[in-house]
Amino acid sequence: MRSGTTVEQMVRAIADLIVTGAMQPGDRLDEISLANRFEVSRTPVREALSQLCAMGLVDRQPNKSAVVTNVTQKHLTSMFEAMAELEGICARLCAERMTLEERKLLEAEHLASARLVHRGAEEEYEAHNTEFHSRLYYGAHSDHITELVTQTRARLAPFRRAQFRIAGRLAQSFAEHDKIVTAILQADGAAAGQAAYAHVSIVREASSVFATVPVK
Amino acid sequence: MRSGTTVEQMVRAIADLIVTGAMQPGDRLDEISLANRFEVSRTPVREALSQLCAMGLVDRQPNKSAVVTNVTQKHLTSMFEAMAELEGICARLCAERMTLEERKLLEAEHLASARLVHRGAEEEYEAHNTEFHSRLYYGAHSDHITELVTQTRARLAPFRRAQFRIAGRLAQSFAEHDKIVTAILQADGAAAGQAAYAHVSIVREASSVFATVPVK
DNA sequence: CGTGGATAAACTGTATGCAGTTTTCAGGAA
DNA sequence: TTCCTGAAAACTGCATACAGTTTATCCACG
Repeated sequence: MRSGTTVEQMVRAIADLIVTGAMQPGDRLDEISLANRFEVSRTPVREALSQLCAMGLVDRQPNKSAVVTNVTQKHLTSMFEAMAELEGICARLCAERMTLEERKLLEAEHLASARLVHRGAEEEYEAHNTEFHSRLYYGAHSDHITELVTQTRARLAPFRRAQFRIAGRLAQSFAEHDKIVTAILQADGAAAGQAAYAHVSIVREASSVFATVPVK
Repeated sequence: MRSGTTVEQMVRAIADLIVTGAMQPGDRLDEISLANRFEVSRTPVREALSQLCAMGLVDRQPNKSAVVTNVTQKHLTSMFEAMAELEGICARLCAERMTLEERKLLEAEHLASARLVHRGAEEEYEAHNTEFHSRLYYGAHSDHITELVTQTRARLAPFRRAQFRIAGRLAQSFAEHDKIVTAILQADGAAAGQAAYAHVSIVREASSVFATVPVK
């Protein structure tokens, strides 16, 4: 009996169905169909739906089927807005609180990605980008804020794919990161916060093409 | 069969056990005992535990009992920190975005609570206080930020009880609200944000006595 | 042709049972 | 005594079964 991971796998699989658009907002997720599809009983399906509900990907009401959450353009905008604010806070706190070692690692991570920009290595840069932002979240030394920003990032993930495909975005992203790093190394919280806020706001614009068309 | 509410009731009941201290951090919540206690089967108990996990009140690991989350002083501080930042953001956005009607309602709500301060009506003031803050959250017109701040507030609820029992806190709270309202009505986002940030920071200090002693 | 209502099908919420894992505890060796 | 070992007890994860609710269908009626 493969325990523990079964539900987790299903959560990922269903989440993928939703974020790739295979399931549209408003679509019903009935437990029996999903159970057949994944060849398990309804019990773990229900568990997975609970988690997806907590993640905000599906809505549930008593005695009704779970449905794919309809993320409106308005809500999407609001999530990017929150993201910009939260990253701004993290960067500011990083400037104030990061240990010397954390600062060095952040700078190293940042400089390492410079090569990737020249080579136009989108995939690899994406990985470094994720790592860079994670360092910002943890460098703030505030567990709950880290939690909020991580959670928001996860919910935005489906809408920020492919952002680096946009011409010149790689170099621009690096330049923006540079501003953030410089400010943090100078312990200039206000500047770091503003730079991070601006950075995310730009990603928002670059991602706005992925806006969900309101369904029904 | 009373459906839908059964699990919800259990979630509230168990949450109460945790926040009142009847269950200590680290205590195991085994499904069978809870099932007997609430006279239901394990299935709804598991559902309730999932939700409590999503709320951050309990921790779960595969094949192990759920345990009451150990909220350390560090994490508690971090939650208040996040709350101050988030309320600051809300107040700033309120100053920028509230409709004329929302501004009037906020002011009316605030003025109505003035009487309660004189009478020292702690209970009633508490209700008005909650309403006041809710108006700030919704007045920001940013669904996701509203969601984050509401969620954080819920998790802090157990630790901010009785804050108004502290002598003079009622009048001080009102004065702080006054600063926030004045700034919002003047559409001064920066001042509103700072006032709200300071307001929450003070509550944090007033509540620090409720710090959880790390348990094992 | 459209509408309302009753009946049937489909589906959700909960209970129970079994398989596998973790925890506990007793007994023996160092 | 303390530490390991192993078997039993306790518990979790999942499957299945049943009761109750919602949704879909169909037929009568306007």
